[in-house]
Amino acid sequence: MVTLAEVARHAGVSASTVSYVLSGKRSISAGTRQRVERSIAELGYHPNAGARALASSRSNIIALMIPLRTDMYVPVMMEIAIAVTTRARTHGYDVLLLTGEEGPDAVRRVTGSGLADAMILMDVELDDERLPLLRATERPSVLIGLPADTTGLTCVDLDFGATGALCAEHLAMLGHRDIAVIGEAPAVYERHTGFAERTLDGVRSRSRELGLRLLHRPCEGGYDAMAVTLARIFDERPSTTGFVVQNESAVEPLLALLRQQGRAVPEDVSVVAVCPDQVATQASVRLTSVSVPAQEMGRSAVEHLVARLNGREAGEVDLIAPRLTVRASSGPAPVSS
Amino acid sequence: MVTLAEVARHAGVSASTVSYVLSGKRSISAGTRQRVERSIAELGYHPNAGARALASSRSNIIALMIPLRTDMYVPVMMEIAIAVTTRARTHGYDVLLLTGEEGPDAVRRVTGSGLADAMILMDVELDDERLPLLRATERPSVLIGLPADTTGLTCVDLDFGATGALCAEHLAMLGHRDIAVIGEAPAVYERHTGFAERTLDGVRSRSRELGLRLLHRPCEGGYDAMAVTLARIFDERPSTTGFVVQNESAVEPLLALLRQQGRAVPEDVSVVAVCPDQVATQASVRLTSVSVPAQEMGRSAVEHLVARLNGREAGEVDLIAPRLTVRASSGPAPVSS
DNA sequence: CGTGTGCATCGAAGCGCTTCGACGGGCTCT
DNA sequence: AGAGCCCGTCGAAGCGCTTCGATGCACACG
Repeated sequence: MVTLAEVARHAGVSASTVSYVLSGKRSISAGTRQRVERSIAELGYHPNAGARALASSRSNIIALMIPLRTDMYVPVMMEIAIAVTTRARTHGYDVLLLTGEEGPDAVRRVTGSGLADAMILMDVELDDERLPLLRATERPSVLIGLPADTTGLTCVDLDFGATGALCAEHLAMLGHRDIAVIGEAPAVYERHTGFAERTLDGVRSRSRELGLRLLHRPCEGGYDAMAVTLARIFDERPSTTGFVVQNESAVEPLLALLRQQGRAVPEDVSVVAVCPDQVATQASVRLTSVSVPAQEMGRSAVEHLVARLNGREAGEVDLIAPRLTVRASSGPAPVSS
Repeated sequence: MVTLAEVARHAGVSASTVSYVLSGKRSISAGTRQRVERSIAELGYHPNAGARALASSRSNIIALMIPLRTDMYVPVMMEIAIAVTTRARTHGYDVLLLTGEEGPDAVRRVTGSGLADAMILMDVELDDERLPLLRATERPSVLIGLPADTTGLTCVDLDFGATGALCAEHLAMLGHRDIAVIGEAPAVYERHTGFAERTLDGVRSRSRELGLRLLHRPCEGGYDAMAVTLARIFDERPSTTGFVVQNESAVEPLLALLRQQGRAVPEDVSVVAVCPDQVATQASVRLTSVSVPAQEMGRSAVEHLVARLNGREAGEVDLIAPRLTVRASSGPAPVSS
């Protein structure tokens, strides 16, 4: 491995000069800079990450904690992870991937060892046990998601409350009076991952204002679970004509079942999904949807973090306004017979 | 931050003794060990990652390079990434996430800077430009995927050739004579990501042996692309009754279209998919499938890597045997009229 | 009883970098 | 012309750890 010292010797300058060329923290004459840069290129020098981290107490690494489960929201997670990684690179940071498995210990380990300068946490629960640690540490962090108490924390998330409201409005505007929310799996509610509840609250309160009647059913993904759920909904309220679906893996089963029961989408029943655009456009019916802006969330999280690392800005909550795209799965409510 | 020296002072021993307690590289008396361990716990000591990396020239980090695209095989990628991360942790390694974006430069940067001790590459093309770099460096690496020339490389992958053969056999056994492969998007073939071609070759050669007639059509995901592809298939060979689908995002559209055309699955048409079990069981028809063993691949890659890092084992190719699970989407070929 | 052996521990030398203070030489200003 | 300044560069200290000899000690052996 080529070292700084070798580059310095090759360029005929001292080690510190090379370091300053690299960091730009002191002015260097144009001539010297060029000589050093040429030496770096010729020798194929790469600064040693460990030495740099030790000397500067900055690792230039951001830790990203993703949920361990692969049962939910996979495309969203993946998109966020990729967006975080590419955006972090533009600021000179690399991304360390952590799974939720280690839980709070991972936070301790990473902050304690200086492995990462900062962290981004996904899949935040309302009363997440990692939060006290984050508040206690010096290291900046950003949550993707919204816990119950956000004091002292920076959070980025889709405004799921407004999302729910938007879905309700859209269906109301089309003349639907009886709607149903097909939610995430019961486990998601039990874990109190806030987004599902916030969506529901949004739908609920707007529905009340608009005079819609609302049913809510959590639902595991898959065909069988969806069949049961759907049967219960139509059983309880046969007049239901509008659906809001938050669970990605329930979308296709829902469409298939409706088709099978002879209910046409969007002529008889309208469906609004909360999912990434990609999912909405690849479904068997192009879905009217509120997109989950995964990339934007990832990028925004990195920007907040980098700002904090550079000494700017305090904790705040950054809720992204939802946008609804009308596609082929929603239309005017059928004229009641 | 607590340092080794502080722990040493607290425990009344020298720094090197603490280090040896931590690493176990020299024998330490039981009493001393306990005293040191108590001090570590009391002070909440975490070894500094940078210092450790510098002194030992080992970062205990494995780099994982994932494809930048989120257009293909997302659940598989995600599952692999998670499996790699959790498995790596059991060996004391963390995982650094890299996207393909930087290309070969990422390999140079990471190996050159000592940021990672080893790397795992996904989405390997037949003639990948990163391969020469991997062969040239001292650092161990494992490919998930199979390039054209594997000399000097360690590779882990599903045996896609055997997978294709297995699909053909299954359909043949059920009495189908005319089958079609609905492949990945044309772009995947153009990039020469080997797996798609290997699957096709497998289906093709086994079909020939078994006397099946075969059509192959690449297909973008989504409903529209699938509609066009399917129309062309039935146009060219109306007697087609068996499908092998490799493109996840084509599965639901295919099922929806078949339904819409009044072709029942599995009574009229059989479908065999190559996808993770989770996708197969959550589809609107439970799919007969060859599972892509994402977790196993991830775990296996880590094991190979750790073995190499510990000085064992040279390069080799580890192809995982495919397993076909019969579910509800395949059945006896219809009696020809 | 002297010597050899092995165990438990210590001290010190780095690992490759950043950063601070110092220094010399050209300016500008008066 | 001398004082003061800034610019560009250097040397050295030190970041927190690992690791290699060296050391001291207890024990067994002949």
